[in-house]
Amino acid sequence: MSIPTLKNNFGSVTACCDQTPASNKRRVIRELVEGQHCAAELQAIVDQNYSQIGASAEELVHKILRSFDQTISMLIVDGEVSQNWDGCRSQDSSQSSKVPAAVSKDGGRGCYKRKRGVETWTIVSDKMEDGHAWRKYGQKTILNCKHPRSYFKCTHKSDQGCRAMKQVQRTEDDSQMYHITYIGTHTCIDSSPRGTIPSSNSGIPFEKHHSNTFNNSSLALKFEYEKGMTPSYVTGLDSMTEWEDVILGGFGCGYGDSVSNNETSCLNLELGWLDHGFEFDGGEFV
DNA sequence: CCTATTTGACCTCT
DNA sequence: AGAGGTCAAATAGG
Repeated sequence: MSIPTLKNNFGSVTACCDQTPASNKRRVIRELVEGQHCAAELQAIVDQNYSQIGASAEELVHKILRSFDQTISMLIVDGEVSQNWDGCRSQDSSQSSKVPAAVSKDGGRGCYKRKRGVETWTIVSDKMEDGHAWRKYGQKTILNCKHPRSYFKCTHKSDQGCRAMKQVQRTEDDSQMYHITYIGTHTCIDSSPRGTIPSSNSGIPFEKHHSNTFNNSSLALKFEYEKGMTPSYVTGLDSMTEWEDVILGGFGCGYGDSVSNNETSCLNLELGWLDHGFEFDGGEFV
């Protein structure tokens, strides 16, 4: 049985047999997260100097990030995760996004058609602002959720036809964190460049992806924590070490449990599920 | 007056 | 049938 080794441009990680499974697991995750973090920073640099660096470098960075995506997703998807996010009834956002397809007979409130294949991604942030101008068009109470979900469209939908939308919902633990789901990309003039979080959120880029890559929405969310968030961006954590502590801080928190630290409870809740996808017993990934 | 937000009704989907 | 997403009239604020 071979020892699994993960390699990327930032070095390699070997799951050594002389260490405990949990320790190996932590090291692999740590390396993956750090590598992804570095790649994200690199993408920020490329984005800022796009005119000088050019498309080839950008493409290369995307390939690196994609590689992290695939590696992590392979590890996660094999796990068995069945919980839903925060106990809420959840669904694939890319499938639930609807756009008016026709006008109903009574002249107005539309027939809606599910929008498929639209680029969606979810972040968790302590602020709703993202540098774009949004117009709220609805709010809805969601079953089993304490907080309502708000619906926003780009302000420039009418004048520029920008179809970007977002949904914002507070996390369940009463913290000041928000789940923000972006649906579609901005085509309006004041949109931010190529998928980077605007300056108000530190400008650290995050990877967009299709949520329907996953069958399980909670799994997608969890994965998005892994792939998209950098420590400072997620909860104001100061260092990669703290971020890892959040990610790896044990699995004592069961589904629906709360932990004492409100700021990280949702993260612990979600990221603890990673353990299902990593099994080093016998020296191989499950 | 114009623009943004609120909110109940309407619609699709599961 | 129920849940979630969207519309648009009513309302609020500048």
